Amino acid sequence: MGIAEDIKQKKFSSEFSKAIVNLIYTNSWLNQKHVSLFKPFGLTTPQFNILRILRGQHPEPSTVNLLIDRMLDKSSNASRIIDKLEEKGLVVRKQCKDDRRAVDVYISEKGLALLTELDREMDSWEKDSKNLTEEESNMLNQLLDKIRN
Amino acid sequence: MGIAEDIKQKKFSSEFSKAIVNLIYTNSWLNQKHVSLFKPFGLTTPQFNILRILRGQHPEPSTVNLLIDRMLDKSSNASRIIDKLEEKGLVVRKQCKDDRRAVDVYISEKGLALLTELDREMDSWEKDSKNLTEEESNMLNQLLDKIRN
DNA sequence: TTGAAAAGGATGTAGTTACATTTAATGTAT
DNA sequence: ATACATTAAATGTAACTACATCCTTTTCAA
Repeated sequence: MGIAEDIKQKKFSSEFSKAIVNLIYTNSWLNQKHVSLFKPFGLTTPQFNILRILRGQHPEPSTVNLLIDRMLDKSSNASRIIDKLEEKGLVVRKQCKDDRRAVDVYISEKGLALLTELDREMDSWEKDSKNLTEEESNMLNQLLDKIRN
Repeated sequence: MGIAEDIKQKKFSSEFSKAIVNLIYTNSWLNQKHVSLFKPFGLTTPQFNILRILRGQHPEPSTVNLLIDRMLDKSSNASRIIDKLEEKGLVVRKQCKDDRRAVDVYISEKGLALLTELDREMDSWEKDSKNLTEEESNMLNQLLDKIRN
């Protein structure tokens, strides 16, 4: 079923504007999947993304600014997401040695273990719902990159 | 610049999982554009989407359920978005004749006029940032449809 | 017909996001 | 050194989202 049937809109002014709507709709569809994937683990999507960035840097710390810079969804408030992760013991904050304004954020062992579990979930989800071939995925990546210029 | 440079992540486990990240990132990028497009008109993105659905039905009304069904972002609360639009005089609520539980929502003249203005903005934005050919857009639509199955 | 279940919306409320402001540390020009 | 601007992060607050619950109307079976 294509986007036109999904949202019951027959006409679009162009394929491009249809693609814009399709992008928003597909993202929302995907987000719902992710929310229900993370919920049993007590994580929100932004929390998960911060954890993944931290793991990418591990064992080096990340400053809050670095996290903001790399967050997929720039709109959320990094400090408060880190608060939540810290409450759960998934990350640790330390004052940065070189610049005492900055805060070094580290992922904890517990955080790493949680991500390992989530990797399994994500992998099995992706395996189940991977409807695109590598080639198609590659094409999609190129088109999305092109949209952003 | 591709997604890998944008979010400074060198490795992805597959082209598909890279595409998933790319989709989220591109959607966020797009959303920021839309927010700043709508803001001068005092509209949020969900409000704009509801207005567009109402125009699609015009001069027929839409019930709240129909709006929920067609909203791109299912997560937001239709009743309250309609509250906001009503406060601004962009829509009108009437009790549905056939079923007094249901509410018929109509877009007002003022709402239609606002959308006309916004059409111009959207068109000029799309013209400026339309980096995809019709063919590429069509390909993108197919790939997005395929992701959702 | 009447009483339970279901449907359409509205509303309460906890948690989040958006954005401005604040606090503290650093950089920089005099 | 001193003052002023800038930067990093935290925080206050209003608005919004997510989700459960409620209220009213309709449906439908007994």
